[in-house]
Amino acid sequence: MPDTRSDVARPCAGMEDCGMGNRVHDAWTEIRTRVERAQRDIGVTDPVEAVKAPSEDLGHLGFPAFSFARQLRRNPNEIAGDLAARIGTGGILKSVTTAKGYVNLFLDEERLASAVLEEIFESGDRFAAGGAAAPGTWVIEYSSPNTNKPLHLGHIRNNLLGMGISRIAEYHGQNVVKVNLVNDRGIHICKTMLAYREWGEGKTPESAGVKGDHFVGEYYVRFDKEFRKELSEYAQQSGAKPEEDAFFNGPSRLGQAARELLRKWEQGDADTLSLWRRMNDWVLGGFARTYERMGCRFDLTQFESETWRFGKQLVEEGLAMGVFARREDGAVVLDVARVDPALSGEKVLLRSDGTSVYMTQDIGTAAKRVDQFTPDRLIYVVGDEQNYHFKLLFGILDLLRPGMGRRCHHLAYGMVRLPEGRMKSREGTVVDADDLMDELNSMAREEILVRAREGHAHAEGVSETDLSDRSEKIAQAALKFFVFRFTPRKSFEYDPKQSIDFAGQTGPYCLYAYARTRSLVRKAGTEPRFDAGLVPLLALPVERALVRQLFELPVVVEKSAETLDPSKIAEYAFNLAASFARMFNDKEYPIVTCEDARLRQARVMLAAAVGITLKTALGLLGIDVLEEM
RNA sequence: ACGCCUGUAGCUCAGUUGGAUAGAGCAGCGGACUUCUAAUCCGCAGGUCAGAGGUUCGAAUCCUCUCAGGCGUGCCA
Repeated sequence: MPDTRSDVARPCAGMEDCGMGNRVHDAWTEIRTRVERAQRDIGVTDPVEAVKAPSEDLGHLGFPAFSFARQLRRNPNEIAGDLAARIGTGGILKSVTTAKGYVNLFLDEERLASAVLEEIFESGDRFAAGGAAAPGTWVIEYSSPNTNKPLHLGHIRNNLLGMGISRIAEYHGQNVVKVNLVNDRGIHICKTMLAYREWGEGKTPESAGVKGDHFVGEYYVRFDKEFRKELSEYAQQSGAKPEEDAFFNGPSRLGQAARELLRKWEQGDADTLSLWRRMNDWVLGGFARTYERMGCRFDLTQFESETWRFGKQLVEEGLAMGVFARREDGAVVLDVARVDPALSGEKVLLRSDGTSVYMTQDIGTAAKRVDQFTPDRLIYVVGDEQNYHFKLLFGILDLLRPGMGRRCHHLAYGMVRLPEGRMKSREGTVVDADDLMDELNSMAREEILVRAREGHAHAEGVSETDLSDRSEKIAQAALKFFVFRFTPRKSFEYDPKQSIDFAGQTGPYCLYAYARTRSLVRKAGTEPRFDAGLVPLLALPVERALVRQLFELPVVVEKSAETLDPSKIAEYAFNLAASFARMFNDKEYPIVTCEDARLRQARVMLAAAVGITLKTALGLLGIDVLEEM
């Protein structure tokens, strides 16, 4: 039984955002251009970037000069010295040194702190936005569920990756078009419809008091159960034990009835279409609630019932161009070696009866998206089991329209396992998305209540609305951070116990750090504003290190957007939270309890800036912060 | 059989695309609360970067082979 993309695991920047006038971007631009220019001046053709040095003693940023030695036929130390002199001091650079073939940069920390803090207080959560060197349009397809059962943990990863990358790319300055391609047609849908017709007794989600997608999902499961019963009865009577598919497409009564429904659907039978629309609406209504809860948005929802015929014309054109060939049996095929000489075999693009396949549709939707949005990048968030499909798709697109495939990118991610093994929807070993979020929510709620009983000031006397708000935000933070911690490429095991553990690299940990920054601000009495006169008071090594950490966000956003990897943002958020927690916990470092009024103001200002930055980074992952925990 | 992906501390993961002393968290052990919110923090311990060759100033990172695991190679989606 085939699954769709999402089921198996696929399941513009405005002027105010661009670097113009942004102190943080300007500082980075200054550093980068000076480093690059110095390299070009001595004849380096492929300049390297200055990155964070391993230790503050060596420098704040640095880069090696070894790689230039051969090309320039000079000693690395000598090259480093030359580069250091050419980069020069002044502006944001306090000094430039060399050490063992490396060029090391020390930033003017007071100047940097002024720039970073002023920008944070002026621009708020947009302070690191709009850094894209080449803003363009990105079309991102994600989620792409089936309309026959509710979303599960696999979809959660897809939804979050799509949502996260969309937010990061938008923040970076791309114009993002988020597309959901819903699989709402096909034999699997007909099975569910059949089960409902046979055993649904005219119930509705409203009458049954069940969320629409869960309601319909029950009939998907019911069909499978009845089908298996029929199969085993058949096997007992006939003594033969046919393959499931063979039985479904052969003697099975249920199989015949489901196929009949598909025929009627394709012929436009009024009753069938009416039932189909009704059930799809139930499911989509359920999905909408889950998307809303997770923070997923779409600019365009496409339905396969409307797009499945797309691409036929393009395939015909490809046939005329000689890119494809018609086989003796009438099927139109591609010799896959045309895509990659290392491959061999054929890929069918039109069946011998002229109907389209999955690939045909994807060729069509890609072309439509290009025509409609003229995107610079077309991104597909789909599980890595479809790597081959997308390799072929992009190759085909390049054959049909040169250059088109190169703009495409398959964001392939690994599957989510359970401790018991792979999730199988028919075997009931799935973790339902809604159930999981409910479970996390009640765990968070319980924890808050425990703290209230223990007499914690911030939990005591919490109102019911506040309690449900807090528990939901903590639940979402826990789930999202857990999923985002992993590089998309990797598969991971979802461990329910670990996901609810609030200690360590978790969303709640980050939320807690944010809440503590807000607590300081509340105690200070007023919301801090930038005050240049306070900057010189922030001269301790830990304070300066923290400012440099704030300064890193634009680079992290850039890397994250370029590599389509939100885990870099999660890592950044955690590290920032940890730095702050360390400082906050230091009894030798009073912040709001600092007796010196000016020092107090300066420290609260820094803490507030950390809060804004933490909120910004978490926001890119769709995680909402809490003022109190 | 072939192709792609993965293999780093007891466990879960980072490692800036070839750079400086391989870093976090969890678990373990030992410490810090009449709190700036302890859902926290500090310290200790923990490594043959799967293995073997190779490339070079320099390799967890690149090339080859081997081993182990995952996923693919449909006129399914």
